[in-house]
Amino acid sequence: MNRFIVITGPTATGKTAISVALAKSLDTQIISADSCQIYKGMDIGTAKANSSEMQGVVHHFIDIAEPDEEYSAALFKKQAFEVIDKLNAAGKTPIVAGGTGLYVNSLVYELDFSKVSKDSSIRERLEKTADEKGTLYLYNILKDKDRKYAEIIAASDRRRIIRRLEIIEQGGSLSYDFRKPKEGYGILIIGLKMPRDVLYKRTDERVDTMLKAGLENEVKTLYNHYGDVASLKAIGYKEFIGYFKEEYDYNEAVRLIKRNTRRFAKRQLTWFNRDSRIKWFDLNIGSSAESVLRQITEYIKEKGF
RNA sequence: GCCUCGGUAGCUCAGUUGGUAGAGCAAUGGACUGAAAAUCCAUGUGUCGACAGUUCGAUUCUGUCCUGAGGCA
Repeated sequence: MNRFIVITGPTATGKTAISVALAKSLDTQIISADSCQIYKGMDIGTAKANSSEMQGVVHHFIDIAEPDEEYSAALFKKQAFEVIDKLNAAGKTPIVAGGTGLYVNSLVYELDFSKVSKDSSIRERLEKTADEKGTLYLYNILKDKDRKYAEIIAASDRRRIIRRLEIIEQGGSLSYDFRKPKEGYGILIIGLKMPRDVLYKRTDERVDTMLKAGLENEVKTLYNHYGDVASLKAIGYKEFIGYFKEEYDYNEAVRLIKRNTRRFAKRQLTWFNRDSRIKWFDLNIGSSAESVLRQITEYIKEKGF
């Protein structure tokens, strides 16, 4: 039986606690779908569960890469299905828990990520061209070569323009259908939600907790060791790095972290709202985590998982 | 009690020589295929403190009141 359960939703809704409790009651393991928690040393800023919070439940895809290592959604997809298949073979239904939309979608939709992987030399060359001649110049080239995709994205979306040209130059295949549900697996997707004002209050409080726990030091240590690497563009990290570079003061760094966390949560909601398969559970002020957990457990049973 | 300066978007403020208003920040909606906590697109949300007067028309002028800050007593 090929199947898995997904627990997702915006940041700070309590995915960690609920997924751990669920994993215990189902006697299974957790597959983290979080693009930042894969990095070693990025603990406080990513709200990574510590060993006592994990309660002995095995977590995959946490601390699997160094901050200067390259990782990708495509890699995640491949490795995650290996773990899912292994657990399924052992009669267990894994729980995928995390809020990185693309990582989650790589498991619940048929995303093929193209056959063509990253090519640094092509990408660097295109970056240079973009710097010199502008993003629009590259966009016009893309329009020539792949009009359909060019119309999907914005003329200023530098990153997507470059990636698409990188694929085209390598003769890669192109797909436009992003919304084909994953086949061959029974999938139950559970979303955790709360009213916007409550959510924002929680994200603010969580940032304060992170600061008290020593976020600044964590970022400093990582930045001193790795410098300007992609992983440190994560929220909570890039803002402190700006402060270290004296682009603004400490209070501004904190303000930016809180603001960017809110915006991130909003983007996550936009992303997940699109998937009508998601069964949403509301964590209001009135409803305790325990009662929501009970509802989720019931729902899972009802669906035969 | 008197004097001065304020009260306009969630916040800080600009402005309308009388024709119902706009910046920054915050916020909101959306996109998303090998960097995704990334990257990008779109959007002004308002009893202009209240009431009355003048006026074809008042957020703008006048009066009264409410309210905030400062000053004089």
